[in-house]
Amino acid sequence: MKPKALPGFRDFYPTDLALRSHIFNTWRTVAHGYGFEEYDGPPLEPLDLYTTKSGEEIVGQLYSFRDKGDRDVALRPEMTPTLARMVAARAGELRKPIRWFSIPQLFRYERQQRGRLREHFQLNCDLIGEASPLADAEIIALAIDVMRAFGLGPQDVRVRLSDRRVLTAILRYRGVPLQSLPKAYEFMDKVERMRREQLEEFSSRPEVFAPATVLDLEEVSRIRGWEQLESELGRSPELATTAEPLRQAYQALGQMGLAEFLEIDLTIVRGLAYYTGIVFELFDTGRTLRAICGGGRYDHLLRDLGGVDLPALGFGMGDVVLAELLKEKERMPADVSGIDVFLAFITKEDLSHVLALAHQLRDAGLRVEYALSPQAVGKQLKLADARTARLAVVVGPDERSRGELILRDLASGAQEAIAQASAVEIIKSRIHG
RNA sequence: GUGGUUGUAGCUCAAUCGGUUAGAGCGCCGGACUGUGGCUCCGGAGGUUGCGGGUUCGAUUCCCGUCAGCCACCCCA
Repeated sequence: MKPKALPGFRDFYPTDLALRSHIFNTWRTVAHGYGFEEYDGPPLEPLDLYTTKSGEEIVGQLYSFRDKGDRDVALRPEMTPTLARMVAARAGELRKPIRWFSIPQLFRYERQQRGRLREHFQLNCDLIGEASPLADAEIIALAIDVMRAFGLGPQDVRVRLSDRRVLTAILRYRGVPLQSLPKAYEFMDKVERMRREQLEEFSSRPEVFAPATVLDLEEVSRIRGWEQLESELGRSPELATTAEPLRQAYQALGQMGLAEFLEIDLTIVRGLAYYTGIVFELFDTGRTLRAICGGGRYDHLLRDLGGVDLPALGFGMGDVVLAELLKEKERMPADVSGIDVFLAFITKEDLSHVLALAHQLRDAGLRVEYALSPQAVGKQLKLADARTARLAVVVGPDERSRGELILRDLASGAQEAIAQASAVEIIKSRIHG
């Protein structure tokens, strides 16, 4: 049996790593553009960092074990608890608002499927210490601009935007009892993909939502866009007040020119229990993939987790679904592999000159390769071609006796004799010019 | 964790009703081409048909189990 990577874990071959690097580079560039600073924490954490405050789903998916010091530990399944701990430890000295991002590798023991593995990298962006809706707009704009940086527009991806406070107020106004709100959230979250039996199950117990009805919930779930939300909010002045933060964030995003990406959709609830305000998810417009990104405001999490009461919000964006999306939309990075110059030699006596020149060219910042064992020139050029080298240098006894080298442009096939003494300068200018 | 479905070379796929030595293209290596790459032609390596068991004279093919991938649940990135 051939050894294989564990299920849900990935080997990154050079072409795979090229894509991953492209994703990481883009993430970093956009995050830096928003003034975010990068941080990181340990991939292995004390188990109780997750068991005490994270949702039950996450705990059920933990990669956990006991270490040699009898500590219960877990591979991190999410970054937020680590972030909360780090911020809490230095909350006093950190200038607010804190703009931090990280690209952690996260682990969850669950059955893998397309777009969901047991290990993945996730861009985490968090804004801590600012309660204003402008912060919400800022974090959503950042997520959108990551998409734009990959060459994706509103025809490719959309943000589905909601606010838990607004949803709660609407549901309450329609008559959903306080104790039935969790059930109502579940309904909103699942209504889109519910099968008939599940729908009937809700309908068969009208007392759960009474005096509201399942029909009320369905109506609320069908609200799309600001216009429709506005007419729902028009039912009561209090509803309009509750929706003020969402309105301000929505307006700010419009003023940034990102309105085309936005879709108000109250069925975005998000499973994680700690969200307290605006929540959002990024989807591909074709809806063939899982959510590309999800996040929202979690104003009490730092208090509960780290003991420091600061408003906060953020999002996570995984590399797996994103890579699927980039493939689907043909936004893969151009191939940047290959070398600049390949040095070929004719005789063993030429080798020392190749080694010297190779080193000079590498010192000059060029990507250089040569054959590591003597072989026919034809073969050496074949390798040069396979490496997609732009130039080839042929060092032979005849030219050397004249103090020259042959410089060949592999794209055009043109070649010329150049003086050995000025070879580095000439080659440099050919590559850069 | 539950249900369904699919596993043949590095990749994409063939192989008649269960039949004798499991093939092709691409890729890889070599040769034609010992001082010039791409193209072409020729050759080679590479398979325990995912693994284990069963039925059969004979299994890539049928059955069972298992592992892995995919899909739907669950949940999420």
